Amino acid sequence: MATRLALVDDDQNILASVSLALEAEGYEVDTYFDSEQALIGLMRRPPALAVLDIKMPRMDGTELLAKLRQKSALPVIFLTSKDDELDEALGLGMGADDYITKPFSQRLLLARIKAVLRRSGLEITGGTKADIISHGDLMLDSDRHLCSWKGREVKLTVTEFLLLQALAQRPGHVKSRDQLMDAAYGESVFLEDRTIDSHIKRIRRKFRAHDAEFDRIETLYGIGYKYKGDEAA
Amino acid sequence: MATRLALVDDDQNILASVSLALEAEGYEVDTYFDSEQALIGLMRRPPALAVLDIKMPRMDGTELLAKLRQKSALPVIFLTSKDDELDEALGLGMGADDYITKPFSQRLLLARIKAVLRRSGLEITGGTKADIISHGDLMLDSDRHLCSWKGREVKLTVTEFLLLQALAQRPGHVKSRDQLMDAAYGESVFLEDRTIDSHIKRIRRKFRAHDAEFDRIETLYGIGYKYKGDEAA
DNA sequence: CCGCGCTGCCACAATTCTGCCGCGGAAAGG
DNA sequence: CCTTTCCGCGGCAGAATTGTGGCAGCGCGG
Repeated sequence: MATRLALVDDDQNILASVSLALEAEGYEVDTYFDSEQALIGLMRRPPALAVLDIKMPRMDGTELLAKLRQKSALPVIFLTSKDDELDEALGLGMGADDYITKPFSQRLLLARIKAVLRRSGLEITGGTKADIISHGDLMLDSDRHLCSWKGREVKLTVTEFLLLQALAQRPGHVKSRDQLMDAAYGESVFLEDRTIDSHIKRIRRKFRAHDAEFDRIETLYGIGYKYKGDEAA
Repeated sequence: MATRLALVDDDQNILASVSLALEAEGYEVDTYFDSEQALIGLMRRPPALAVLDIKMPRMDGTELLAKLRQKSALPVIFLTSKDDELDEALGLGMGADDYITKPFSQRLLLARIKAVLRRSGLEITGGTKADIISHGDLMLDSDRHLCSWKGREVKLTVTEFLLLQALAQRPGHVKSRDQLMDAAYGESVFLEDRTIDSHIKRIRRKFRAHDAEFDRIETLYGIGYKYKGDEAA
């Protein structure tokens, strides 16, 4: 499995050329040219490392990093304009793992990426919480995006997977729709509460297709949802 | 129990449209178009969260925040013009909880508001009351909204849960119907006294369904109710 | 350009919750 | 024992909340 990187820059040219170069090196690359989109994407599909441009409209790289750091320890490399020394200190102070000043050679970027990956000890795994949840009949492997019920695979979409993961993380614990929203999309997204219901509907349906008796996702009227584990009190 | 927000901006249009949107979401909204008025209003009628425009005549948002911070830890979200990057760092450095650059989508504002409220709410809940009431056979876990009697789960509705919680908080102590009402609904709600009786009826019924002998909720004629703990009192 | 899977959201039906009433029965108070 | 209050309980209709089928927009790959 190829290591997946993320590239965030508002300049489409850079995005294209760099991602091409990285792909040539055997990496998978997710590209984002909008930092808000990036924030969502990075949460939902955490790569092994992210390369962020510091200067971006709407939300700049430092802010993006700050929001990211609230939930994840994702390794980050900053891209800075060389005339802006301020950025460097700022970036590193905020928890970036390295930075490169524009213009940069792709060779240099590659070297830094490999170095950071090596340092963070991650080769294949991307996510920060590559846990495998396994409660009785349910198994969730967030690393491989695999979900199974009683041994049979249940194909879930990304959103469904994240929601179920959030629920199954703590069997017996109630999660409000807001909390589930956070878990699946990140804090900066606002959706109708009822959208969560829709996803729950789809998750239930998929499980019931394999097991008509499936009833582990319980609704708490006026509160939210919870995943019922096996009789574990 | 509508959450009350405050909105401070010198632009009446923004004030109107945003407050409308927020009210549609079920929030109560206090609006101020003058920061000095706002300061007074925010002190006298503190909302759950305030949204402040940074650029305002007379007293700008940062100054308002500074004065506010002398007396209160009110959560604050700043509105900044996007061409003014300085504001951002400034606002956050001063203790704003988040900020949004104009122009902003109401959806984003909503997301941020909910996120900030959630964060500040968690601190209160997590810090002050780690509520798990456990007296002999009864167990109440408000975090998980879980209630059990002699090990078996008893499903309660939100109202029932709150009432039982209020009663079980101090076994042996009498609670008047008014006190119970406050505990379950907040102080500004008035209902028929007999409504409490109805809920007590339902709670008793649910417990008796599991244990016909259940008699821990005692009626004090003319006074109210009390929860009897184990005779170990 | 077309089809397909994923998503968010809406509308409507189904379910659950809740505040209150009214009918006895029970608990003071004489 | 009688009167007055207060309470338990069964019900109910309206309010709230949730389940579900559908539909339209979007991104992706032919």
